[in-house]
Amino acid sequence: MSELLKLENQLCHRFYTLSNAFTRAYRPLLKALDITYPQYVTLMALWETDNVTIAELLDKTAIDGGAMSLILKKLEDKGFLMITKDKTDKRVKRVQLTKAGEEKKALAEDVPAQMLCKLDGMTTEESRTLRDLLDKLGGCFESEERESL
Amino acid sequence: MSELLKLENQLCHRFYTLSNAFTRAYRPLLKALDITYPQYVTLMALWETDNVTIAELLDKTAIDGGAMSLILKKLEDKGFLMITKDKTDKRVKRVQLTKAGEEKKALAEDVPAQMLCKLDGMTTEESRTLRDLLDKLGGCFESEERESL
DNA sequence: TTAATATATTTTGCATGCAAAATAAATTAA
DNA sequence: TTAATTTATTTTGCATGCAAAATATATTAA
Repeated sequence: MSELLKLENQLCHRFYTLSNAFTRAYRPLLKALDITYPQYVTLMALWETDNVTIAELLDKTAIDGGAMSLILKKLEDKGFLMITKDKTDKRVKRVQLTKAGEEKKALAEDVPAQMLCKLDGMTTEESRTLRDLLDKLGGCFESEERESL
Repeated sequence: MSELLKLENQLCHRFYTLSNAFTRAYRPLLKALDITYPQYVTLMALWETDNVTIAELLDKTAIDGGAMSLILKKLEDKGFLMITKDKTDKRVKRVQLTKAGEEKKALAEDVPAQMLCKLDGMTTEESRTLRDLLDKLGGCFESEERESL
């Protein structure tokens, strides 16, 4: 049995599993806010910097373009943001939070802490090390994805 | 600006991004084998232990049950495996590789190495540390998910 | 044994992730 | 300026991930 093809040796599978676990863990917390995880990510981006281009939002969130179209539509329908055409360049659309969207932030303030609770057992030091390794790994893919342009 | 809600401080977003990056990186490699990433995971599980129950496959792969139904159907259509009813317990279905499914393994042998290539820059030591931290993090969610039973 | 309950798997409905095609508008080249 | 090309965003088609409902079968309780 080639060790290389064993499931337990796959880094990718750990990411697959953990990413899904995170989404599942967030679900009940976000359901209370009436949003999904990608919608939460989109809103976090906007709470940091409002009135941005869709392209900027794609860059920051790493969400798929096609998916973002629908996500923004849904967030607009829920009344959290507005989408307007840029006046100088009509190809561009700008996204900006509504009053309701800004206020949503206050309700979301608790979410990160609640999630950290669930991750009890990880020390601060371990979290930091993990974060740094994740960022290094992310760097590997960035160069990888630039190649295919 | 509350630091806690900044996107760059979210561990979850790193997992979201990296898990997607892995899937994207695998896509061209797996396309040559005519399979998707979850299908690859399913086959890896079977290459390790063949003739298993669907429930066992779900356990090992951590793939969603509903999704697994379709994945197995597709792998069966492609001729890589067969699904048969257990004779003693008719609720149970067993999955077993066909000749073609077993032979597919030889073609997949190169995939892990090709992926490791892409992750150049990570030292063996770093990979090990990362793996251990990922496993520890996974443990946090396991207890979390047991609670909700 | 019959009814109630538990287990294994599939189906359904909704929300992405992704590649590729389609649109629309702006920019550049001829 | 007109045509060709590039850029920003949406649409389309396919493959999941997930919760919840539906099925089928087995097990347990009354």
